[in-house]
Amino acid sequence: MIVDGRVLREDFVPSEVVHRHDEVNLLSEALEPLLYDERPDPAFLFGPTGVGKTCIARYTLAQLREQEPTVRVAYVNCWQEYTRFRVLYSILEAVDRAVDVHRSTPKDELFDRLSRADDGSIVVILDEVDQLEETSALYDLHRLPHVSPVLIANREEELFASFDDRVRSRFHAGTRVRFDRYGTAELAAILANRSEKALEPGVVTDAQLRTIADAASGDARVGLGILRSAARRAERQGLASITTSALEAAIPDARTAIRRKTVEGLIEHQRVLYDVIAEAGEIEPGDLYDVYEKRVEEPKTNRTLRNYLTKMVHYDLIEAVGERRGRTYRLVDENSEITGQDEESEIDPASDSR
DNA sequence: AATCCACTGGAAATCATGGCGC
DNA sequence: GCGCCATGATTTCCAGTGGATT
Repeated sequence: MIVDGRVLREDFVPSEVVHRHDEVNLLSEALEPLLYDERPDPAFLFGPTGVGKTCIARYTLAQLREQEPTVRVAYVNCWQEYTRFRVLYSILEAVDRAVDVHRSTPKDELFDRLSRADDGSIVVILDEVDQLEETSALYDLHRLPHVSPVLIANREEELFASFDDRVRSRFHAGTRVRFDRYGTAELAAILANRSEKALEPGVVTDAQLRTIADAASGDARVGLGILRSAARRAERQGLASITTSALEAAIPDARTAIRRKTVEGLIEHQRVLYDVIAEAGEIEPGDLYDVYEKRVEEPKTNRTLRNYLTKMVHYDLIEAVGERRGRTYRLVDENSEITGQDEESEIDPASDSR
């Protein structure tokens, strides 16, 4: 049934794009100066999750490299690489200049190396730049004439608010490409395109693709997740095509899968906090600390917990209601992000702690 | 109105880890 | 193998904030 599972992964870069031609054109126009050895302005891609920003950036750069193979591309995800050091390091890694860099390497050595790696342009894709904690890294990149940044973020205002003045003024110019949510029909077309390559013919009907697209409400990542999960379910049951029941089972599954993945990424102490909050529904900080302390062998300090909590707020797992005194913590309400959904998909996070 | 108190989050100190040169 | 030393994680310390209490 599944011919090529990779095509359904969210990080797959298709060989042709569906419904994003305008965006591709805008971005490649912005990067065009690279073909004449000139430096383009920085490019920005803005839009909510699951609208193909990362995908389009990778696709466009792959195209560009076909025309101009000397251009090198470094992809950096700022969720993981959120310090100046790490950003510079992963760029060096991408252009093969990272050998024998170790932690004791002086700070500016990385920058020097990068500035010496000027035998050709480097396009740096900074995904989720709003997660970057040291925006001085952006200033560094701007100082290097052979480096062209492509910045990906959710919202323009929030991104610029996090910049310091130096960076803000440097990046004020630049091409902005905005991505809107996919409509149901558009998303269905994308899913159809992918399933042609990933699945045997006739495995999934157009009507089912529309159902998936509708349930995913414009988020391609969720849509692909549902399709993948449904296909796997059907395959496990030895069926030749996706049935309605397999599809229905896959919908709540995929909707929570992304969250579950982040919950699993938490370390033990963070998960205890998450569970306590989940069980209480809503809890005050003082009580939260008390319950936590009783529940683990070697409790971390209060201050460390506060670091964990801010991190979890950052990950959109929990939310803090109110400021300072009288603040309470609770889980982010899943149904508020996805409009008009049923109550069935609610999970009890306490039950998936192992 | 003054004081208390719970809470937040910045900064500096300390601990743990692991690669490197010798 | 041993000491050195960055880095990252955690802790310690503390100022700031604003609602609650007297």
